Amino acid sequence: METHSAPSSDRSDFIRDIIAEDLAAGRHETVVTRFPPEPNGYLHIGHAKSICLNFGAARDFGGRCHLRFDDTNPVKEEQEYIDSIMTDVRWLGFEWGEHLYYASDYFEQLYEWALHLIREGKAYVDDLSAEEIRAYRGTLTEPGRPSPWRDRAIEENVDLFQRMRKGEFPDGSRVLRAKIDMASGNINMRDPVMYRILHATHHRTGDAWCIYPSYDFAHGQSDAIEGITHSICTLEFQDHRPLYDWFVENLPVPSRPRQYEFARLNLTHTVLSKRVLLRLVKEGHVRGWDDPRMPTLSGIRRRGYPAEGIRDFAAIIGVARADSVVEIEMLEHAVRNVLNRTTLRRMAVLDPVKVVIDNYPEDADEEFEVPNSPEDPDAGTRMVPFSRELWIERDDFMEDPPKKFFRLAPGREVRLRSAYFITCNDVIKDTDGRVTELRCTYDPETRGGSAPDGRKVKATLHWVSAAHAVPAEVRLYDHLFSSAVPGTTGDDLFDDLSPTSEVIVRGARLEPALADMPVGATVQFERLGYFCVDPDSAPGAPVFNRTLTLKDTWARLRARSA
RNA sequence: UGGGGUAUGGUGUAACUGGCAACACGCCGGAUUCUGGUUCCGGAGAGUCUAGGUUCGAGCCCUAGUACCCCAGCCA
Repeated sequence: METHSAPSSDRSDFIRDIIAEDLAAGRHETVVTRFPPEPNGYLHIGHAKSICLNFGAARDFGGRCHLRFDDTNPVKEEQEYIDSIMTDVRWLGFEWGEHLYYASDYFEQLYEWALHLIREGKAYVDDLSAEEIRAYRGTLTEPGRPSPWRDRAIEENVDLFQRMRKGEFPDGSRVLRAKIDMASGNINMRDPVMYRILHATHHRTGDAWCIYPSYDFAHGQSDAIEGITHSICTLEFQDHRPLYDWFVENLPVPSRPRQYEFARLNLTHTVLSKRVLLRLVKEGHVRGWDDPRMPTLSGIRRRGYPAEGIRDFAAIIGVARADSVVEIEMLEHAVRNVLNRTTLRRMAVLDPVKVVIDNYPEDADEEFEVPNSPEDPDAGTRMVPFSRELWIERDDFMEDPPKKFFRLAPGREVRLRSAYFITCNDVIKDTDGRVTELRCTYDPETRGGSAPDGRKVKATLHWVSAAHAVPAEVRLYDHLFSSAVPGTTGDDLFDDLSPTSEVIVRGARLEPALADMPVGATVQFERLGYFCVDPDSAPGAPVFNRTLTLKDTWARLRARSA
């Protein structure tokens, strides 16, 4: 059974409440939503919230969700973005089937409707420049003034608009405006621009057009054409709703969609502004749009976050109309929750220190059968080689351990996972006092990891046989920004970039089973965290990304007492 | 008196539309554990922005405030 989005369905939200009520009241036979990205950038975790809402709500009520590219601005949009957006939406687990649309498919219809409005005396061609239009628009507290071209004769408007389409006028020389109310308190209603002249090649329509509709003139009508019942968008479009309604009510559109707004996602230690993300990439603070620290879906994917975890996250944060900032721990919890369940366990030593088992035969060698997952017995086992010289984690030894330190120390016995109990007898250091080697003895009776006499140890360590170890590069990732809400500390936002958001470890040692995993595969390095294979891996030279650490009580204790 | 929104533990959401403020994250403690993980118990933490009012009873209703967010692209 597929646990598609477990935490959701039992919980509703105000959008689903509205849909349920509309369906119950018979206002619609079936719900139709849409996810309408502009193909001018990469999708990020904020979009994921919207995708889960639109596709999720439609699915919950047996309706459908369209994928529609809002491609009304040829100077910003590219096919590359269309491809990446489709990849990301599918990766998230949603499918639009045959319902793939482009606002640009409606250009001809939109043009006809513009003419309709002109003939009704509800739209006019304005010769004012962009600056003049701005000046005439007034301010937040002062009403605007009518353009001198506002009362042009209908026939003249028709003629001019047709000639705009034919390309008789240069960019910026004229626009088509809706004739609504220059004194409205809502600035969107002060004769908004419907069409602008743009002699630009569109990624889909090529040079067929040199006038392009604005968002406001395209969106609602596109919804109406597709029979969208619930047009869900973010809060900043609230002020546009009266305009959305005005167009739909003044045009002979085939259906009557309604717009509803919800609060966009904000995440601690993260920035979701397109401008800032672009700067991160352009200025080289990250490896690119798919850098594992980026909140883009491609970055998150490369980081190893599973789509199911993102869907669960969207379900637990809910949907509301109040601005909010979600703690990134919520996301991390959702991701760990999935990874704990789905991931295979392996052993890897990131910061190795040598252990020599003095009483283990010099040239001997053996293998242990180690379970792949404590969460899932069906995951089976794999064989892990063992020998006289091993690597363990430097953090797992302390020469002078404090009270609560349970791991290896002089004279102390611990378990090597699934192998033997070992006791540390001697510590060898270099001239700087740095530990280079631990001389230990093992108890042959404890083969497999438990003592026949029933004695216990307080710690189990992960290890890798030195002779069989696979060297690897491991990239440790952490929050990109140090402060919870970047940019509120006053200084430049980029001063807040965490210097340890990426720490590269070159001398990691892996158990052999980790040698040839496919790119993208995720495993748990026992006691350390979840890691996935980065595309930078080469045969014999794997590169792993740390997706997330495991929760670490010891680290917390240490930090508390520090 | 420009317009439009929003206020519930530290954080994100609930509260059958007037009936003991709940869930999750996080935090603290304990049990279990061959991962200081997982799991399992238990706990602290808000009286719902403020002040009035209606009511047997208000987070939900009324009045007056306060704070914060969005809007002056030929971007979406």
